[in-house]
Amino acid sequence: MNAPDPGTLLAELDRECLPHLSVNAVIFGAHDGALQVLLMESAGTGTWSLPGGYVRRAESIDDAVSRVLFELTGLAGTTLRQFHTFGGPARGEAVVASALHAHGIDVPADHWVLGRVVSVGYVALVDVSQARVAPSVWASSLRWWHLADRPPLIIDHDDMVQRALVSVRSQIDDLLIDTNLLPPTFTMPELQRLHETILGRSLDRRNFQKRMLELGLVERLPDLRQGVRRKPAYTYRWSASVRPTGESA
Amino acid sequence: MNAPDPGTLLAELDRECLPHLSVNAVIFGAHDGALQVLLMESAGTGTWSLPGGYVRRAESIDDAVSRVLFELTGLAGTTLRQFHTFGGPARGEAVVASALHAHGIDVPADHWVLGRVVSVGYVALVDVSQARVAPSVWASSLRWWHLADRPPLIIDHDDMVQRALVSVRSQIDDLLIDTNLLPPTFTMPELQRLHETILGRSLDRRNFQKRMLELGLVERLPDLRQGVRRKPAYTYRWSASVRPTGESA
DNA sequence: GGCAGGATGTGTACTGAGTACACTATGGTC
DNA sequence: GACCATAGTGTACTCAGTACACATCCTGCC
Repeated sequence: MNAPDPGTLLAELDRECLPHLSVNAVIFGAHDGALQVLLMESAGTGTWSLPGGYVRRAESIDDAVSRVLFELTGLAGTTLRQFHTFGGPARGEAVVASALHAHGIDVPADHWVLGRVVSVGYVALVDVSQARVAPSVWASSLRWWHLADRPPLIIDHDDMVQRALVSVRSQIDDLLIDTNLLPPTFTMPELQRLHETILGRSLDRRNFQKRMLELGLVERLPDLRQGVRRKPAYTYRWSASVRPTGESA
Repeated sequence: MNAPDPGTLLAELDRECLPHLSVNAVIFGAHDGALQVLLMESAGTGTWSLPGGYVRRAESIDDAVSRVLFELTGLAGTTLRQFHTFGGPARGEAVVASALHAHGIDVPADHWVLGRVVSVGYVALVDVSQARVAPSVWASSLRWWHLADRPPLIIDHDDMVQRALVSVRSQIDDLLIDTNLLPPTFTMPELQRLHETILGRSLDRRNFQKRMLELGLVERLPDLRQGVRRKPAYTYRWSASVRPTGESA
């Protein structure tokens, strides 16, 4: 699906993918203390939506969302978690039509991509700087938005963002370990700031550190983070017991 | 879908429903202190599975699972909660073939019902005595099984049961209010036994009562439950603040 | 070289939820 | 009326979470 051939794209879609089913990814990033979400703009319509795509016939939905995310953003090895499936009766996928038209793709009015689509929602936390944010076949642009400033989204994607946010906040301890939001070693204040950004509230330093250590999530390293114009901080890494076996991808 | 007409059933399915998508319901009941699960047997194969069905084109997935449950069991007004979507690449739906054959329905080998199907899982708690347990077009028999004694299930349905169980146990306070597992008024020991059955462990009476009252879930009524060969117990009902507005369906 | 500023490191006390636990009260049965 | 089974009730402990203040270290400026 790299070459946007107007004629065959739709045929390939029908042949390769499950109809009426899509996956969407709510990708959160943290930058400068603000929570961001990755959105794409449908060419032609100027409307914004979550990255998403269709599921190939021999591919699990978990694999599908990873592949789609990679195709759209270059992000790989991201831990995506399913949080909800959206299956309202008329989700208004018709906005897809103008986007496809803008690419010279004519879709019969009764084609399923314009009709009812059930979507499985996934959520992930990623490093803003590592996402190759580039337009693709399906999107004229792709960029990070501050969560609070995001434009209105198509269909029920605003609902997806809300639910995804609740989901990541409730699983933050688990989720951060698998992400590349932090370098292999990090300081406690860095970790705390990340938590604060995701949770949207400030935390007490002493309680935070105590909790991280009591939960056995991180272990202190002998090195200090030098070269900053303040007191150097200890560095930490995820402890072996929680670290994913293969480091990261 | 009430009349099992072999010729048209499959055609109707294709016309009316979304292909490659199904819903499954994990229905738990409590009886005699044991947790039960409602399973159906595919005619001809002797294999057991969760009740499930397909989603109509203009119907939300939430509505679909309610409808399917009603068609198979006569249960209505049940609160079904989505807990996970199962989308493995090869879920082995081929077992469906023999069941259909047993009904004289010939399915082309490449039809989607025999191939890859993504399934949205829902869970509910219901009163065992209120389910009309009767065979239907798709099932030669339908019955309650003690959770621990259940037969092996097709495809990934065992996984569904496991996840559903985790889900109901974590939401038990919420879920019980909407069910008809208890009469409009009930005693504290009755409520406790129900919790114990679902959680699969015993609870301390004093702590249990304190918690229910502190959470404001129930309110005590002036009446006592008489006519039993022991000390009469106070009766309770769900407090107005948690009770669903329309009583029950 | 000394001092001010800013961020880091640390421990104790309080609160609330959950848990462990024993005795009294009541009604029915024999 | 004695026995039995079950229901009603309160206190003490533990753990997690939260509130909170002061000493330390480095940098940069004077």
